[in-house]
Amino acid sequence: MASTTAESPRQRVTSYDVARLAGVSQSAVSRCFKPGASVSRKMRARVMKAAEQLGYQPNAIARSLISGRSNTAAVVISSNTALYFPEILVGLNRNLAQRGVRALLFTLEQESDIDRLLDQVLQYQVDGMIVAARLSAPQIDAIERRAVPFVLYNRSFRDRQVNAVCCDQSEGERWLVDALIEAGHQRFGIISGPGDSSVSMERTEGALARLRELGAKHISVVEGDFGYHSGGTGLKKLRDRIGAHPDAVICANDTMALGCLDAARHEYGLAVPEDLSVVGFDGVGPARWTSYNLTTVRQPVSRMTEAAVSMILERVDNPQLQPEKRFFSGEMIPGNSARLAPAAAR
Amino acid sequence: MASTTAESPRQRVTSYDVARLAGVSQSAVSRCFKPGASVSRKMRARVMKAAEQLGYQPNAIARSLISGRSNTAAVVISSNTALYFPEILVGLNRNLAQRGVRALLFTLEQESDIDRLLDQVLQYQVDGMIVAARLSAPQIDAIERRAVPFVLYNRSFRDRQVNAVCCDQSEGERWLVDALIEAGHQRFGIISGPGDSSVSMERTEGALARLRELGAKHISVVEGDFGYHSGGTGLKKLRDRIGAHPDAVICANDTMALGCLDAARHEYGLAVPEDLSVVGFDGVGPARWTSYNLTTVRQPVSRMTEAAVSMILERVDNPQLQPEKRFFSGEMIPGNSARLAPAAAR
DNA sequence: TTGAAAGCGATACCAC
DNA sequence: GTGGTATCGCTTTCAA
Repeated sequence: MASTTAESPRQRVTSYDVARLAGVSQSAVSRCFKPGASVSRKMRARVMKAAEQLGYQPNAIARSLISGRSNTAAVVISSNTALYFPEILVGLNRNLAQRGVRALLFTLEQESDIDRLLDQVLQYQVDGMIVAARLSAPQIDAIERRAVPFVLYNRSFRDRQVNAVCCDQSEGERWLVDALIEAGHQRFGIISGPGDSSVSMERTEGALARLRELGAKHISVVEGDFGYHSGGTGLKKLRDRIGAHPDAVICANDTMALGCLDAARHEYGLAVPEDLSVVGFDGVGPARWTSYNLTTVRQPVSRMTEAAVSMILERVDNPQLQPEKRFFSGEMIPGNSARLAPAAAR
Repeated sequence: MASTTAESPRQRVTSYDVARLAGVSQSAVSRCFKPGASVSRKMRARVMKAAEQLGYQPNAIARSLISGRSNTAAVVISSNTALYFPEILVGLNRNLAQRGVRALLFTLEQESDIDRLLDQVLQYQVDGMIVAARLSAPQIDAIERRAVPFVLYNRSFRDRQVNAVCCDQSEGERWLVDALIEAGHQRFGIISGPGDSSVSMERTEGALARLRELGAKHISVVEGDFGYHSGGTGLKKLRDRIGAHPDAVICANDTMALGCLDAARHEYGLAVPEDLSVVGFDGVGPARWTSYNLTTVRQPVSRMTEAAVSMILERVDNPQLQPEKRFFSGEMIPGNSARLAPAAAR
């Protein structure tokens, strides 16, 4: 194993090494590795041969320093989201990679942890950031001052022009509520997500607003944490509060809805959807599994991640572009975890 | 919105700007941002004030170039793993972040896609790499030549000294097989993962070896893709091949096991575990959900990710360290998706 | 088309 | 403790 050190007396192979071996200037080597440069066939061949021989790869760090572009983008996302809906992270990274940009990953234990992170993100000179966490106005100011393009994923900012890609949460909740009301449900329970999650807030508020609009009288809201277990404990809290089980439970995400559904069936012996309707939001994989077949609204993740990446990269090339907000409608998926009026299956 | 450009005539604030404003040398500014440097209180105060005023943050790219450390590590992982077992990615990133290192994310559509990626990874001058994909011997050579510390996650390399953190797949499969045999199962089905996954191979081989060792006569193996649906189609293939349903199905991961379980119950009307036993591997979240309660072997993810990160960072500081392989035992989780002899519940 | 030389923005080493 | 200066490895004018 000592051979590895013996084999390579020089740790890093630079363009100077290649130039020396090929008998050309260092600038020539640089040009050979630049896509649209003007180099003679002969020169290119010699350089490439030398490079191969030495195992030369251009140093991306040095390139970034001079060119002012790092070809990296920060992806800031809560651990919860990464765990319960990994499709987003995978989708963002896939789209970035396809366009030659690497993702620098920042996960947050709490959505509010972003305060400490922002400085770090900017130190790394990322070309752009995709942020799936709640930013405050001063934080947005800070980013804009540094002139780093950013796009918010699934959160927007009222009274402020920022780039954002969102699933229309209110619309989705409206569909769900409409369908539930139409089917005659009366006592509603809502299990929200953690208090510092804006996605949870939008969904919960959206559902509440529509319920009130349609004249629902009995509504209880309890707080969950987006995790499976909090679906079950949420249902318990609702039963305790109401003194009976609600007719329908609206959960701020699918994972909680599945926990709620399991608790209803296996813990309380309720028939779903006959005794109790359960709906979620997201369209995660398990929601479609045969044991659940959850009624939910699916986020169009691949279109949304594609949009987020496009928006960010457009703005790297052209910082003058106006901020843009893109809203995507979800897709109502009428599973059989909720009693719905036939017409509601849109 | 035009105000943002007007506010910041100079895009980047450098240490020279801070030095000028504070009336000190540029080196002084640099020192103030270096943890253990010797700076007078007075100087530090002045510099920090100026830095704050200008919104200065040291440029990590420039720092990396001179210091030879980028404070980034590459995490190479298949999309499948990221989707079906996000705990690994989240765990790795959490541990890296705690120690001041950022993860540069590389996801692979196919485990074998790594060929094209390796050069890219190295260009970014990562301090180390954590690789959850199968590497070939020449690829390992290439990395070692570049003197970048790396650690394999859940794969090892026979006949070769490399750093690796592994869950002992064979041991886990042995536990499962022992328990199934002891409970009297006779006809076995195995649903493997994709052909290019080494994790799948180790698990499948491990189970097969033990089954043969214990004299099992009837064993069929079909290939899946680690996804939920391939659990169901795998079961179908097994039934077709055997002409009846097997007594027990051993799946190369939990997600397929859950698909298999659902198909058995809801598609074929089989009682699980009375008619059919199903076991998986990993210990993903849904395996513990009430609807499933899967018999499986849990990977100790948090210990493993912690180990992987420690190993890599130790070797960044001290490249001379000998390669090390760390095997972690899984934890047998006797759910009720399989009939097991009472004693087998270890 | 090619080569020489000037940076990019830090750190590190050296005198003082 | 502080300031000057070389340096990291590349891209990018600018002449030739």
